[in-house]
This record gives sequence, structure tokens and C-alpha cells, in this order.
Amino acid sequence: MQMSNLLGKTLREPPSEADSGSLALLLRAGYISQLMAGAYTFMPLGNRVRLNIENVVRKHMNLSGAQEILMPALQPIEIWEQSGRAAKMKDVLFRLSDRRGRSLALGPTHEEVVTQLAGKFISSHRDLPLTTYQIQTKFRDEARPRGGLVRVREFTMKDAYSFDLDEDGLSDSYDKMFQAYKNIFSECGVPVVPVDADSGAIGGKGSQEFIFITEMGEDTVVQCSGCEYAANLEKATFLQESSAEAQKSLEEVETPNVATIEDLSEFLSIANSSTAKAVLFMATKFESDEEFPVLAVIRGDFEVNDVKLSNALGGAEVRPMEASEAANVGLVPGYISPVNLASEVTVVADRSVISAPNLAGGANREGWHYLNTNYGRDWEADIVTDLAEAQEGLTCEQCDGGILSLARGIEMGHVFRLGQIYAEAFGVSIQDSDGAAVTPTMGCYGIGIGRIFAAAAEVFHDDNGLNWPIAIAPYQVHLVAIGIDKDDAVRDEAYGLYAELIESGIDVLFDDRALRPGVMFNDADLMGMPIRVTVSPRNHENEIIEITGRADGESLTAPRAEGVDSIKAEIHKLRQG
RNA sequence: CGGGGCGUAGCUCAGUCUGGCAGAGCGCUGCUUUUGGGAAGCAGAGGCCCUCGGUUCGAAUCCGAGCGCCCCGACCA
Repeated sequence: MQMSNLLGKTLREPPSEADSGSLALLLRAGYISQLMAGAYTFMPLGNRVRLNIENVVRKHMNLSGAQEILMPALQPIEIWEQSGRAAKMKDVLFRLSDRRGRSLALGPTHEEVVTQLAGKFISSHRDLPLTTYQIQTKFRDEARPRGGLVRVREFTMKDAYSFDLDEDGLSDSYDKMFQAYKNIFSECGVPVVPVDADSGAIGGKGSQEFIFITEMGEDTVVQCSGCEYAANLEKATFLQESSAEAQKSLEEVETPNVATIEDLSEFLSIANSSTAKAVLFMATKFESDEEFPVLAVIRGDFEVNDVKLSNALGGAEVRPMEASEAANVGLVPGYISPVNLASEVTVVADRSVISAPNLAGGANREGWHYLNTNYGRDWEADIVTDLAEAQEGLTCEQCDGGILSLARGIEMGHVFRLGQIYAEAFGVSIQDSDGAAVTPTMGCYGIGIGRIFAAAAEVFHDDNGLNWPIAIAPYQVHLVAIGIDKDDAVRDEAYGLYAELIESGIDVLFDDRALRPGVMFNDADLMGMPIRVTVSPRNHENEIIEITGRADGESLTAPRAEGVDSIKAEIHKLRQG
């Protein structure tokens, strides 16, 4: 590619829409251009990066035995109603109608389509295991697109779907995909941490996210200092020391103007962990619009994670209750308790209050608290589960010794053990070796291509510009030709070298513009090809070319006659890592 | 959806408070000089001042409504 003809001018100043360093560089270097909130054009350079990432993904998918297909982005709304996700996804689903008034959706993902497809073509256990994948454009009407390519409304995703006869088969397919993911991220140079994750509205039983740790991330992950344990905050657990203290008798004490856990523990001279906190929420089931009140009970030193609460309620939407609503259900904020609860509320208890004896808590009347409440004796919950949000510095439950820390990150990929929910929803059934009808078990596996793009730019840049790993760089070599408008010999040499490199199968970006050297060098640094080759009158006179690594800035010279071989050797070195 | 900021040349922005000729730097076009890390001069092109409505002799500027973009939060298969 000759730069005199390249679409995409470099900018000296970052466009005002850029908020992060790497996004600003992508815009300045002409890789991407924004059309509207959450929709970007990939310019020639950016498009080559995108294609290279896709090809890395494609290579590892094919190696894992997955088969590439392409399903429509345009989908009938009926399949979304059949799976029940039209209601679950709500406004995220882009909807439109055709000229006959038929309701359609732009696919945010393809479980529905692929399951229906499988139902059409799979009929025997001999057809399994089967994994398909596609690299395709998805549409999601995000409430707030942000972070450049990180959260967009139209984006490229690789999504794979596995079909197996049983759980063991799913485990094999899942493990293969998990390994392929590790290879993909490694080859693209993006460091990721696999974490246990919440499965969200997609359903299923167990999933892991591949998280790129970065300050600009929107997810919080919990990592252990002592073992491999890592989990999304919505899923993370921690060690809760239990007390062997004997149960004491319930007492009611007057506690004027004591309305918070802090007040209470100070007033009673006890630790926060010796109190029970009762938090009110309003919840809405996806199936109906009816709101119902929920009382979450948790030990005073912990906080309720609302995603955990939502999952405990079968995936209900949850919001904090207003004070006026609390009054409506007859509860007194500050003195709320599951003990002697008169109102009709769903009580969800965190496991922390089940084993802890003699907790102080509200008495459901203004100015009074109970001492020594005990689960089972004084009150019971409708649901007992894990609601507590992990915090920095707590102890790991897996290795019993490691300390948990919190970090921000971006989800690069997600692998799910889906199970049979979609196959059941679409009535997919196959015969096993005994001739019995069996519902296949599914897994699904996603990777955001644009997110790898953004993460790689974030990892590989410095103050001067981008610095792509060779596996995804738009071009391997940036050929800078100084003074070709003044010196025909240099001009011939530059064009000759350009032709030779192309002939050798090397991707070259050739700066053939008649500009000052500083401009060309700065553009080369900004655009970030791994290897820069300089041809100039000075070098020509010495019959050499100059080869400079973008990463370390170090130059070496090679005789012109051996130029192509020397460049090939440098490329080979970079490929070896 | 709540809070905040912004919208003027291709890009970054001044001008808005206090109404009165449409501006700067970079980029772009032509010419001259210059040529190893974003050179200099000369001459130019380029505008629906986001949109609509209102106030006014007169609106980029004041008032109202709307739209768009960015940030924080809610949300996030």
C-alpha cells in the first residue's frame, strides 16, 4: 500500500470524542472513525487489524474442530418469543418491521437461530459432538455506548455453539474451547484472566469470562493472591469465619436514634459483624410486570450484591426500595428486621447470618432493636443463599489463606455451559444409541473482535503512538523513503525494494509521499508497524538500508543487496516472540 | 433513564457573559526556498455558527423547545 493513496489522514490532535490514550491514538492514526454513538467505521488500516484478529480466531476455532457458518443478523421476532428472551433482553433487542408489518429483530446473539438450525439437521447421537461458529455482526441497543470500541451497538463477534449428548460431552467441548481461547488471546498479545462469572440473562449453569485487566474496564473482578481463584464480583465468594458461641436468649432493647449499623454497633459496643443488616428492595420478575417487596438479610459488615440477589430470585430485576414504599409495607427504616415480621415480603438471607449466632438487629419498631437473634429459632427466610459482595482484603475461600483483591477489567470473551434450556425451548431431540429420545446439551462461546482490537491498542502503545504485535499489525513493514522527489536513484531504490518485499509475501506500507523526514517518522511511530525500513540519499550513498524496531526503537543497517533477507529475518524474530 | 459538559472551517478551539464585519492554530490548494524527527515565506480555497421557533432595527451571542456527541451513574446477552 502506498501512503500517497491511503484513506485516512493522521491527525496531530486527538478528536474531542477520544477519552482514553489508545482510543485517541486509533483515531489520530486513522484506524477508525466514528459514525454515531456506538458505531465505528474501520478505515483501511483498522480493517486490516480487524481481519488479522478474525483470522487468528478462525485459525484456532478450526484447529479445535469447530465448523464455520454464517447465520442471518435479520431474525424473526417469534424465535425470541419462543426462547423467552424477547422479554428478558427488553430494550437491548433492536426491533424493526418489514414492509408487510412482520416484526423482526437484529440479532444480538444467535442461540435461538443455531438451536433451531441444529433441530433441523441433527437427529442422532452419531451427529454429535458438533461445534459451529461464526464471525458476524451483532446489534445491541445499549443504554450507553462508551469507551470507543469497548461498548458499541454494532460490533463483530465470534460466537460458537457446541452440541453434545450429555454433560461429559459438554465438558469436553467446553474444555477444547477454553484452550482455544487461551491460545487466541496469547497470540494477539492480550493478557486475560479467566474468571468465574454470572451467567446473566442468557441462562445456563456456569460460565467463565476472559477479562483484560485495565483501569478503563467496566467490570470488577476479584483475584486471590494465594491461588488461581478469580471471579467476577457478581459471583465471587470469600471465607466467612464462623463463631462457636452458644445461643443466648432474645432480648429487646431501647435504642433511640440508632438507625444505621454503625450507630448500632457503637451504641452496643459490639463489632459490625455481630449485627444483622436488613435491606429492602423491590423486585420484578421478567415474566410479569408486577413488583414485589424483598427483604435481604446479611451480616452487618457485608454488603448485598444485587446481581446475586437477582439470581436468588430467579433472575428478577431488582432496585432499592424507596422510604415511602417501606412505609407502605409497614416497615420502619433503620429498625427493620426479619424477626417478628408482620408484612408480606420475600425474605432472602445471606449465608453469613445463618451460622452466626446472637446477632443484633432491628425490632420492627422505631427506637428498638433485638439482641441475640438466631436464624432458625427467631426467624426463617424464604431463600437462603450467597448474597455478600466480596471486598478488598478478605480471605479466599478456595485456598484458605490467600487475600482477595479487586480490579477493573473488560470482558474479552465468555464461555457458557448452557445446558438444555434452548434445546428444550425449540424442541430439539435426538436418539441415543438405545433409540431413546434425548435433548442435547449445549455450550456457547463468544469473543468480541473489536474488544481484542481495543485491548491490543491499549497494551501496545507508547507516547508516540501504536506498536502492534506482528500477528495483528496491519502491515509488517513500514517503508519510509526520504527524498524520493529529489533523487531518482533513491526513488528507484525505494520502489525496487517495495516490489521485492511484496514479491516475498511481506505486507508493506510504503511512505512514498514527498514530505520532510520528521513527518514521515512521526507518522510511522503513530501508525505502529512493527518494523520500519528507511531508504534515503544518505543510506543510498552507503549502499545500505536501515531497519528499525518500533518496540525498542533500535536500528540496524543491512547492505542493500541483502535487504530483503535481513527484513525477513527481523520478521521471523518477532514471530518467535 | 437520572446528573453534568459540549455543539462555530476537515481537526482542535476562541468569540457567547456585555447582541452590531465570521476568527486563530493545524490541515487543504498553488508557487518559491528547505530536506534524517511534525520547516519557512507568499497567494488562496473552505461556514446551514446543530435544528426549529421566539425576542429585537439587528441574534453564533438573549429566551423556549428539540436533536446530537462526550463524561459519571443506572443498565450491560
